[in-house]
Amino acid sequence: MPERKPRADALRNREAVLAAADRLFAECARPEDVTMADIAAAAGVGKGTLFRGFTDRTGLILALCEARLDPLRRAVADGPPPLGPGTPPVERVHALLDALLCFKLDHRHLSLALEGTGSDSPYRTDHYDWWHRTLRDVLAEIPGLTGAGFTAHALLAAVRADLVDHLVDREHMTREDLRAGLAAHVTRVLREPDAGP
Amino acid sequence: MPERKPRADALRNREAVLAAADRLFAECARPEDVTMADIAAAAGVGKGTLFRGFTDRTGLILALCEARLDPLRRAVADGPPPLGPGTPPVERVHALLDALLCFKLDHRHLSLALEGTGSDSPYRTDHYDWWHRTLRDVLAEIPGLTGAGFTAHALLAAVRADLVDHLVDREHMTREDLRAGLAAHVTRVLREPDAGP
DNA sequence: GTCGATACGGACCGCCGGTCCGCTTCCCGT
DNA sequence: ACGGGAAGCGGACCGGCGGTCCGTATCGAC
Repeated sequence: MPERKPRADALRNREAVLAAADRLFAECARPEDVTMADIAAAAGVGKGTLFRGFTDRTGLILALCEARLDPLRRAVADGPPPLGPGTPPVERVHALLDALLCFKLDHRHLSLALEGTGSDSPYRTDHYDWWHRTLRDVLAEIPGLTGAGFTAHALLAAVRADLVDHLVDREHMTREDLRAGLAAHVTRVLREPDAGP
Repeated sequence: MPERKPRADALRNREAVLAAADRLFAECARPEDVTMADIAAAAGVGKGTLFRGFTDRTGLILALCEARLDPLRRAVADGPPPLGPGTPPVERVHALLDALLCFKLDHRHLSLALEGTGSDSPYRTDHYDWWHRTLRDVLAEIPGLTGAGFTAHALLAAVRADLVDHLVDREHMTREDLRAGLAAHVTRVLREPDAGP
């Protein structure tokens, strides 16, 4: 009763679809002009198979992101410093946001597709929830910093995919420009208030 | 030849459409299930009139936002302090972001529709450009603050409509919670570094 | 090899943004 | 006051998309 193992061809198809979707999103400028039919064709399967395996368009994109993001999540959850637990909180916040920014740079098309699903708010995903909780908990360990919940949202907003995309494409910022800018921003946010002596 | 004045009925219809769209967006939870046909019907005009007057869906939403936002923009461009010019920069940054947040709270449905047009990035609008330039220029006047451009983006990201919507709807934050949280965040970002004595 | 369960695939559907063109309404010159 | 041409109107129409459905092909346990 726990679960029935899926058929071999179903598994093969699932992988083919994910690979095809990844490729197509990477090739096209705008995620929304990759249609479901395109993905099915590129994967060599029928449209029915897509929807059987992933429910709907959002589900497919979600599954794809989840798959690509998994290594990073693991590294954060129980990897070595500076990403993993056991790192001093200020340093870890820097590491988390830098890693997230780099992920969005390396998978711009994917992140853009995820956040731009249109119908669903990007805030109503497990994915966002996980990052928010993680970041909030680390922020809460920093003495003197109040409002960890809101601060976590505000910091995560600074690395949203469409903003990153805009900065790279329109304002021609390089990867290092962005990382430096974000690091400076994070530093300002976390800076300790001048306490009395 | 500069421009021919539009016909009276065209003007009437334009207003009717804007009013109808505003109402419909306010009523429906999700902006994307207000269709163009709905708006046309509610305004008592044909679909053709919609597209003749506003080019496409994005254009209609843009025009609507522009109209509602105009008073605030004027107040910022040449109104009295604390929004208008001549205000000390740190105070003005606070005022700008607070005003923008309040606008998004008061016109959630509209802002949501604007940013969630789906196809077009919210960053590729005159509207965003104007806010970014304005905020950046004020930030640039603050001594010791580097990277005004990026900081402006990061601060604006903290008041994005879908985030605000999420905080209100899902995390049940009140208007004052939000304003206080944002104010604290802005304070942290603008806080002067510990300079020598 | 057999047979039930599982998955496949593409024709099909409803809906939506956007176009088109015959008809109506306005408004300016006389 | 009025006539004519330009500006505007509206809704039938189109192409394409996400999503469904079910007859058929495939898998794999025995």
